[in-house]
Amino acid sequence: MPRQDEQNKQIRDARSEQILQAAAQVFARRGMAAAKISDIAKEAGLSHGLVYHYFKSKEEIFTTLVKKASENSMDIIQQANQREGTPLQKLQWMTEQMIESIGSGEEVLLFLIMIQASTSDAVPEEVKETLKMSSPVEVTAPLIIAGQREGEIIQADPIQLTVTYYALIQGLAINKIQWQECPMPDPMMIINIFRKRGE
Amino acid sequence: MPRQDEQNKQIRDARSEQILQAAAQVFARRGMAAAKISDIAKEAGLSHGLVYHYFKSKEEIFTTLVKKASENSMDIIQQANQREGTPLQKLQWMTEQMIESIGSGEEVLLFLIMIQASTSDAVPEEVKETLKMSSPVEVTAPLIIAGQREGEIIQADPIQLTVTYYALIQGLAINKIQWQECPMPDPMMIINIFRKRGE
DNA sequence: GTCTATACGACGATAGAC
DNA sequence: GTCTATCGTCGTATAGAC
Repeated sequence: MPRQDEQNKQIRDARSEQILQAAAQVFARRGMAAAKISDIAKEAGLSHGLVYHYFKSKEEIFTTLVKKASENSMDIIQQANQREGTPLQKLQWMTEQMIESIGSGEEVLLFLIMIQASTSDAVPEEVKETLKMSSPVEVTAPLIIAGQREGEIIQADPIQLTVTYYALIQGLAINKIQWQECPMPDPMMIINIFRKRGE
Repeated sequence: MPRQDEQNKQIRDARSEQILQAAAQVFARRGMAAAKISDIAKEAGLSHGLVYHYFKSKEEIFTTLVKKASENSMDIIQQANQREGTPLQKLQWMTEQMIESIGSGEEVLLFLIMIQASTSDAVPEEVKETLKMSSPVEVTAPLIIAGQREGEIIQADPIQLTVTYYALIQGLAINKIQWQECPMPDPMMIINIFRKRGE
């Protein structure tokens, strides 16, 4: 490959990433429907025509981001599963990672976009399918059940526990985007939802 | 007032309410920006022209709903404050009300709209002001502090505790809209975030 | 009070110049 | 590879008929 082409590829990759980052900002703040291509272009500091040079449509940008976000959070869950320790310890580690990721504000955008994708009818069906395929609840519930068997997690419907857990995580992410400096809870406090009392 | 006018007023009020209910459905599912007047009209079973006979604009409908929602949730908090019992008992009663309201699916729509209103840049500034005026966090934090003084609530930043509490409530509401049959947690489980352990 | 028809503006997407 | 100019569509809001 001639040197010219290599340079072009680098430019292409850089621009692509630049657009995705800008899009994450805009989508997170305004939602899929209200986000305008011109907003994204302005945020990225380039013309709106160029956006279409790199992505087929607004939908394609959104879809790309959702996939990325989904992979990210699945990664954390998988890693938690493979760690040493009791189920509760794995959950604790996972919670620390998520709180850290939300608190730092780095990946909270992707988090928010996932929530939008799963809650708004305004997003395309294909995207929703992507999310159903890899549902955090399904992957995390077994961990809860294991913890219950070992007696370190309270006896309650495991699905209910998992849903509650993610509701809290999602709620925190939503809060964070709106109130940048809002205090994040100690991960231990969250884990206390699960832990048996008085033992 | 002639009888004719009275009847007309009744019709007007009924239609107005009908439109607001339909709008709540559509806004909750699609968000302020993505919601189309034609969607609302269809949901309410009348022409889109008639919607404009009753409301000046889409924004006015949204604003009306947000105010209504804000008053609703403030009501619950105020009522909780005026009840007999310890701060923790008040919190527990409040939590029961909220879980009940979310679980029954009746007022969850208004709840969701409040969340959208506070998190999306797509909503008008006036609406956001309304919400800042009557922030649940500000009203609830004193209750938490009182509970800490009485020693029934764990020692941690009260703002942080309050934020976490509402994050969970909001997260549950969001979940509910997307997954109608999702199991709601026992209010006691939520209160356990606050309660001191081993006492 | 309710409807249909239409004006008008905004935005997604494309074409073509540089 | 990047930009500006433009098209076509869709949705808000209005006007006017019934």
